[in-house]
Amino acid sequence: MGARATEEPRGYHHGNLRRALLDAALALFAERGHHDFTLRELARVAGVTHNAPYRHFASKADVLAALRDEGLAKLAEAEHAALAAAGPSPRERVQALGESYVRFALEQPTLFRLVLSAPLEEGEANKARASESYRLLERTLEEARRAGAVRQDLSARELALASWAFVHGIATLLASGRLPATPAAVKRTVALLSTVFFEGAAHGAPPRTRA
Amino acid sequence: MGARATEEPRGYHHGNLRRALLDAALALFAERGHHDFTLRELARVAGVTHNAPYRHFASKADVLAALRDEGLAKLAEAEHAALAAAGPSPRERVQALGESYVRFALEQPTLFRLVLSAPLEEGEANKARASESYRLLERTLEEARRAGAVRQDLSARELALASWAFVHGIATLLASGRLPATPAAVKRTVALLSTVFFEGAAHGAPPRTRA
DNA sequence: AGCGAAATGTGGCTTCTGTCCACATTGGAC
DNA sequence: GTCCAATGTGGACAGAAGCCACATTTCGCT
Repeated sequence: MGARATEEPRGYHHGNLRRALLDAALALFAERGHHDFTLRELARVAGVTHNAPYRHFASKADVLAALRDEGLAKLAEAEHAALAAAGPSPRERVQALGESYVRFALEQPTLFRLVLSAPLEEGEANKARASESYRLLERTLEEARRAGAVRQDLSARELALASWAFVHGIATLLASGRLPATPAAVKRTVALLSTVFFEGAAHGAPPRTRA
Repeated sequence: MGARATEEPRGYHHGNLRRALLDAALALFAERGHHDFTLRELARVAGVTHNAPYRHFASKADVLAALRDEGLAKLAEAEHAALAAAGPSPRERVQALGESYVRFALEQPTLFRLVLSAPLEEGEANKARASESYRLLERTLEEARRAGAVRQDLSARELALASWAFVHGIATLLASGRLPATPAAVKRTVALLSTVFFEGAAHGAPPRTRA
């Protein structure tokens, strides 16, 4: 991955400072548990002066925004990958989406909090990406509904909302350390919630041919 | 010397500065959407010098911690009140708990985020209070389970966890502006999720009609 | 009462941060 | 090769956190 940019022999120009700064921020996120880094610290880690970052970001808030966008993109990517790897069963596909969401929250708790627990700004691109991730969920539930895997008296939109709340709830609780996050515990928790959700989501569905 | 809040000024420098500072912080929370206030600002609002707060709080983080504790206490209080006002039906009681949680998130979104979306520190009292609130939920679901209102193949602990995730999910999404928060929309969303959860939680419970 | 001690508030530092400025260096377009 | 926009540098300023010594007010104790 990224080279350790602590004290590299480099010329006047840093190869890709923007990338280095974002990486440094992510590294700090992982190291500490929160995202109140300092711009000057990022610059120090990247080996540039406290002012160089301003050639790539308008302000500190702008760095945060870039990180949010990046996180959102990573999440969407992970979701797509999960769907691609999932089998054809509608339930399995919905579950794959939820699991990738939770996994994201567990692997990068601070980033997850930054991206999805912070209040929405006027973030246009941000909102768009979030909508994209959400639309993926809605589409998947639409498929599940068409396949008769879930109750028909609720719209795909409603089911998507319900599942989102459910998954987001677990993810948030896990990412903030309010639920035990050992692999075994996580697996158990996810399985449990999945059971409850699908029972609730399936009940009322007219008996259908395909599963 | 009661623990009652917002006393009248007693006639010396500043009656109850600690209280005034916390109130100022809460007011700032409500005014802006975030909780990155400045200690000096609180002091200014309270009409004291930038250093007076240090007679009541060890640091800025300490103020945050106090606010978290306060928020947790308020939440627990609201939950108790909701339970007291709820009828005897187990389902109604569980629902009352969930609604009070969501209402808290909606009425004080910033405080809610501060209290329940932030990573847990070494907050001992904090954790204790959180556990208390959680224990209330667990106890209520225990009652529901004993009354046969929910499926028996899941423990009360499991059901509590599932419902917590569910409710926390909606609350977080609402508090961060990711779901429409108009009263009507909220009512609909809560009803929807409640339906899904209880269907899922009730399945396997005492016999009932099947379509 | 009164008087000393503990609380509480003040003003003045020091260090650090975000952001603005003018200037230096560089790589690439011509 | 020359010139320019992109990028990095160094300095400056306001504002904030937190420490210190000092000034007040209130209270405990006799």
